[in-house]
Amino acid sequence: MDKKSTFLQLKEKERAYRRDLILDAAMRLFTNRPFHEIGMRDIAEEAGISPASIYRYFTSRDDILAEILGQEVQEGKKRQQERIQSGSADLEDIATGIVDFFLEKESAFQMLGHFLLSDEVDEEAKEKFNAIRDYYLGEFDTVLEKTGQAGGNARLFSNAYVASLLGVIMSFRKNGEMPEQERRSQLHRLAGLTANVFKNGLP
Amino acid sequence: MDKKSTFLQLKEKERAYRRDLILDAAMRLFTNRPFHEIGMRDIAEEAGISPASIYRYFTSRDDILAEILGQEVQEGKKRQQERIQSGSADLEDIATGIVDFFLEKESAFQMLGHFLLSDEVDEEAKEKFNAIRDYYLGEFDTVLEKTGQAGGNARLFSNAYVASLLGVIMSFRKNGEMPEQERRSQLHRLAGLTANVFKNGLP
DNA sequence: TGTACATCAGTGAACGCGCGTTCACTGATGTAC
DNA sequence: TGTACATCAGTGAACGCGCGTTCACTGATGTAC
Repeated sequence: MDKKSTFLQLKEKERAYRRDLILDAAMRLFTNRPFHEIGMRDIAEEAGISPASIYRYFTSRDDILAEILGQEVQEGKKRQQERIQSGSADLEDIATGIVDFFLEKESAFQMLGHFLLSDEVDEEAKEKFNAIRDYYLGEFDTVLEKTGQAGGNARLFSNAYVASLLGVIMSFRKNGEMPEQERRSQLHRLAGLTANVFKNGLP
Repeated sequence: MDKKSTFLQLKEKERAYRRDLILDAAMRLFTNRPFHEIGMRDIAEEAGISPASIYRYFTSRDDILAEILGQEVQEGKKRQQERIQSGSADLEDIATGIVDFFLEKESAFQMLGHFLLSDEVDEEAKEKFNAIRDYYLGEFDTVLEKTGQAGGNARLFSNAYVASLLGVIMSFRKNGEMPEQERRSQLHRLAGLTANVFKNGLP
């Protein structure tokens, strides 16, 4: 009995490990190339397996995307907490952090857009995404409450704040022929203004 | 000479008219069905011509999308001006107007997302889109200046404001299983809060 | 008034490609008795 | 210790479909002389 379940546990661990290998491979690709360019065949090749094998571990491409986005959000949240603990819990610092994060993680942002805008995401992946979003917004919420920057209705406020930042990033992430450096600082200015407005603007 | 150029002018007019027929057909489809579902064949059928014919008037699908989005933006701006002239030039009223507009024009919003997020838009259409965006932001800018709600740097302020609203709409336009009506009022609350924050938040 | 030629709208059919996903199968490992 | 059977990872190849776009062509209309 005991032995049997240990065996099974080991099996499951191995399985989970292989699953992670696939995710790692996908992650590697997505950090280097734009979202639309990466297909199942690419991921399979990078992971050293056949495309068909991927479907032993994931139900669809969207499933993988949701999983990766989840990991990225985890990573982003971790950085945010570190920054806050090192003293910059100001709305403006948070804004800068989010902007820099998404400038670095181009395809994470594209995935976000994919899940928020596309009609064609399968139900299961959509639910995964919603869970991630609710989780993040919830966390953000408590951060704002702790630092007392949210006035009365914290949830509404933090939702609006995060959404606003996403909008700013979406709108000005790519902006004509502006050089890389300038675009970044323009984004910082815009996000900073937004942060300031949210900081001072509660009635 | 005179006669000749009149003939030519007539030709051009007819050509422009046919072009508009195609756009109208596309518009009809896009107001009823989601963006991704409409292909060139659908547009052709709705316009009563063959797919190949479309390419006598437009260089690509993106080209059509940009054109339609341009018309929609025109329409939106018109409504905005009417509202302002009838007395509601407040940031909050403007926000409500924009939210309602995009709730009604689902695929206009999706096109916006398409142009802002996709890597695969052809250069010509992208430029068209940029022109539309700059035009709209410029107009919005002067509105805010006139009503004096923008504080010092109007352009930055209005850019951030519009982007924030887009972010709010993008993030909460679809939200789980919430019923239509409730989602709308949630969006209104969020947009209203954002507007208020921008109204009061200038340092 | 008639003939040769240019222009251009319009088209059916096919091209071309991408790409997510599934099928039918092999081979290895563990289990039962 | 050996044999029959179950389980499951892994796979090459194909399925299936969508869909933007182009090709080679027809037919109508206008122009030149």
